[in-house]
Amino acid sequence: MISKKDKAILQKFGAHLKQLRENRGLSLRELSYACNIDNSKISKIEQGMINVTVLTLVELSNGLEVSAAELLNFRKSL
Amino acid sequence: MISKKDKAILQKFGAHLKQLRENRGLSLRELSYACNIDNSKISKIEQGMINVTVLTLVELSNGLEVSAAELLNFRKSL
DNA sequence: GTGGCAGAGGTCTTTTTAGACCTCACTATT
DNA sequence: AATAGTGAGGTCTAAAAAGACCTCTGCCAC
Repeated sequence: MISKKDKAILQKFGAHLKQLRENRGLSLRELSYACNIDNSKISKIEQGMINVTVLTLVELSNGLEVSAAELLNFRKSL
Repeated sequence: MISKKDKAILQKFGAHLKQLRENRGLSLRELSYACNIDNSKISKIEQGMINVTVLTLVELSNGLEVSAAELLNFRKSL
């Protein structure tokens, strides 16, 4: 029951996450190892297929060595 | 299967959310109305009983009129 | 052409959130 | 004392996340 608008938010978030990861030169598997999240799941998150929870967000931020707030620092609307 | 450490993170997040809400002089029910989230759920979130998702986070930030990043701007560890 | 690594994506089970509604105890006001 | 508002917390169903594992294709080096 994810609306089109929500889908857009998740996709923007995913794109932002991907950019942060690539900025650090990490592959999906490397980040997966760094934060104990399955690489297939990270892949889905980056594509906006998953509505991640706060704890996952915190784990990702640890793996990426950024603040959790930074992970949410993306434009939700245009 | 939420670990003790995770529980602590959720509780810190909840306390932060509560502070943001009270700073704005909003009751649970007022915030509930502002962001279309049931007040009983917000209560549970503030107590760290729920591992909120990104979309809920965004809705809360809209209701509180703060950035989503600001919601995550709390100390995860001491 | 075999092997290794990449991202994407499928499958499956268990656990949890989402969401709506309702109750209770407490407090303040009338 | 009755009423209205508060936070806390219970119940229930349906949808989704978590988590683990596996496959496929493409790329690049050996």
